[in-house]
Amino acid sequence: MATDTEETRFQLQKARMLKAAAECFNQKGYSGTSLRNVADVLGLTDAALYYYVRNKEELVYLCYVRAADLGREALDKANAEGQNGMDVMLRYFRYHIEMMVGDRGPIAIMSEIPSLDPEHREEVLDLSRQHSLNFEAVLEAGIEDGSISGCNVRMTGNAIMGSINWIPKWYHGDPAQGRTLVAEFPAILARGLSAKGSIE
Amino acid sequence: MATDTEETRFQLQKARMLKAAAECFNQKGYSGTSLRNVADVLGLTDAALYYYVRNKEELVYLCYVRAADLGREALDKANAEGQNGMDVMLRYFRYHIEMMVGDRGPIAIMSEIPSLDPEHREEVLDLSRQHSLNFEAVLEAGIEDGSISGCNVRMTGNAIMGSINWIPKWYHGDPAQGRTLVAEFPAILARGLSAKGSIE
DNA sequence: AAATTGTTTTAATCTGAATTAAAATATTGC
DNA sequence: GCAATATTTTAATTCAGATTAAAACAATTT
Repeated sequence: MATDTEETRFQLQKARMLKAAAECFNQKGYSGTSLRNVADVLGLTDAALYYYVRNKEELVYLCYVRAADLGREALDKANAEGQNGMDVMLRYFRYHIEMMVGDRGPIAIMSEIPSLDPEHREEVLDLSRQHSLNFEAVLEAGIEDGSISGCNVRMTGNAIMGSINWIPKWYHGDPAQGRTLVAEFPAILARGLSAKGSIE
Repeated sequence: MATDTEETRFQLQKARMLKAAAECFNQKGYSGTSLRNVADVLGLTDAALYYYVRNKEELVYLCYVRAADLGREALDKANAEGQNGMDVMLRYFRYHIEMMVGDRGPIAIMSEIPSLDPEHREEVLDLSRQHSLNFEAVLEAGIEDGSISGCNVRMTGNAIMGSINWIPKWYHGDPAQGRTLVAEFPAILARGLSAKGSIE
């Protein structure tokens, strides 16, 4: 029966699988990643993955849900802790990037949303849209409270989310680069959005 | 024999095919796009595509080379016409985005570079790296000539290229959005990089 | 208008990775 | 240690979409 430890075991393995899959998809591309590849990372056989997931589509879907969850988690934490719009924004950048670089990463790039089953596709798109809206709300709040200078929040949000979402394309785990990323990227993204208007 | 008109006809069809393929790949994803899909857009049969291309891998490869070419073209034009670093940068943004939005677009997102054959993969990666380096050079020149404020050019370049490369993810041909994109995105990307330090 | 070359289709084949079923092994509860 | 359940493997099977070969059709040349 499903006792606590068994559930934990199952869920731990499943979580490991999703991390391995995200890593494979980011590094080898979607079509370049076979279930065999993912299984190899885990020291399993491809068939074993079907114990955790109905099919490859569901594996991708779960990777994307996980990516959305981690992004939301970062934004929620920032919202809970931040003092004003700019502060929330900077914290969100840091938390999200720290996740990508840290041991909870990598986070899957959502390249293949269109290949998902219709229901899954809609759900992931909704999560994605909602995250964008939530981020835009931070921008608006910052403009409102005077910490962020006026801007087209939709376009600014698109620009910033693009920068963040593209990170896994060029960051592949190099620790030194990871430190630079965490240290400098948030300020780069926020640059020009300070209400003060000064650069330094 | 290959007369002028025949070469033109062949090359025109091939160019149409690459545009159609880029559109399909961006909208349906790589694995979600069959050669049949691309052929349908052109009013052809899937088998007909093999007259223009050796296989699907080569089709993707050519889409990516085309994407790199259009990016390079935009940057070259900006370099030729711009008065200083900031001016070149802004022109590059405008030219590149105009291409994505205009009738030469869409430009394929390079999501599946890892799935390419080794030689093709290396070539596309080189083109991509070179474009990044060329853009970083513009940033450096701008810092040098005093039009762009000091920054980590590598990270700033990564951030900006990410924003640009992500555009096809959310822009799908809506004309009104396209106008906003061309009108506002360049300034958003450049925001905070002006050496003056003022926002307005 | 015949012949040559260029382009597309029809109709198969091929292929490799996804998927499945059943058996084997490991783990846990008693 | 034994029974029950959880997990993984082995060994097929399946299947969609890529690919190919030959024939049909179109355009162009002379």
